[in-house]
Amino acid sequence: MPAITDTRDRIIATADALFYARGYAATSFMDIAQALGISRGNFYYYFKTKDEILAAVIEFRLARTRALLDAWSQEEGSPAARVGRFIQMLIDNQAPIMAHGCPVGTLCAELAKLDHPAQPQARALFTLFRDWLRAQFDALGQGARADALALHALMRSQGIATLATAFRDPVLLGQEVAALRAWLADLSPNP
Amino acid sequence: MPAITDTRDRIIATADALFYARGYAATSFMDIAQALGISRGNFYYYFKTKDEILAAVIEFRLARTRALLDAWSQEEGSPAARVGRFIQMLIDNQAPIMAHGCPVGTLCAELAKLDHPAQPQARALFTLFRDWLRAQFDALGQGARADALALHALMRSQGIATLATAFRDPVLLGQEVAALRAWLADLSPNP
DNA sequence: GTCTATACCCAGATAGAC
DNA sequence: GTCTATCTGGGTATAGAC
Repeated sequence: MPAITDTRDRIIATADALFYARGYAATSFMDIAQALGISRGNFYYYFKTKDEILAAVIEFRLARTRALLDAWSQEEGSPAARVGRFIQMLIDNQAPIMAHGCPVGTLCAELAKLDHPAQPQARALFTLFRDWLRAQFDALGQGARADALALHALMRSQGIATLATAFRDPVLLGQEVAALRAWLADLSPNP
Repeated sequence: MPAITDTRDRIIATADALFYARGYAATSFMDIAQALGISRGNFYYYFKTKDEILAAVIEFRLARTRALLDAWSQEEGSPAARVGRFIQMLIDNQAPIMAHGCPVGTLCAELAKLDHPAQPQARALFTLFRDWLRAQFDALGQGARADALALHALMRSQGIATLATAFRDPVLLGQEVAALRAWLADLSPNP
């Protein structure tokens, strides 16, 4: 288990941002090296192949997502408010979403087309959200339906992100976020 | 205006299939040439650059989509049945969707990340569906809401395709298609 | 119209000096 | 640890024979 150096972390953070903005295949070592100010040859000291960088970036995103979901769980008192935070993410990140889509959905789509072996790891990002959402719907008393509702919320977040990217339209995004909030409110009436 | 030769059509059809299955950037001239049984150099006679092939493929898809929507309009007697045909498309194409996603959504997402000049042309594919769906909801008496409902149906088709690809789960797909049909039925009660 | 040959570039990856 | 130099392969694109 090699020590985590500062340079290694910076490579991962830079690759994370570039993989999101430009895609995995379209991002070259030179792009990462230039953005970082180090030489191309250097990061073969930290990663033997490009796939290893991808694996590290997905691990990084998994850890960040777990921390995000934990924070939402702590900061929001009710399950409905927690799902609300999930929905709010579409508003908070609307500029990057309109420019580059959802980081999870677009990565899974790209890896599917590349028939890439890291597909299960990327899918695990979705599973984190799915399980967390299912726990919220379960707490809302939805029992057996909880997983289907979690997938439904996840599905709509993906549809919204895809259309928002294609049409570059914040009105469309806001409209569909409102509809998603209405769907949530219908599920958990607030008397 | 050059004549449309048989070879040109075959290049477009092959590129169309490969761009869908593997993505635009990941598909090389050699891939297309090999799948087609012609030499690499040959199709520079028909297309000067790779971007020209992409433009021709999008034109091809636009024409095919118009023909598809016209057929649905003729074959189905009611607006609700026509929207039903749109939804049914997710079932009919579930195998390719689980493998490669929606051809329109994934192309728009890829071109967005590449910051590619053909983005408006790709978006026009979505607009064909959007306008056709809006006409159906208009005929259903939804008036001012027709466009928002069209976008909602489009949004859900995209979310379903993205999650079906990520999870490779036909059950999930069937579940969400049923929910989409229920949404449509609630809009247009059939007494 | 179709082919082969090739120019040219940039990618991922390696070797070895410092 | 970081660098420069370099190898090798594949990509787009061109030239020119047939």
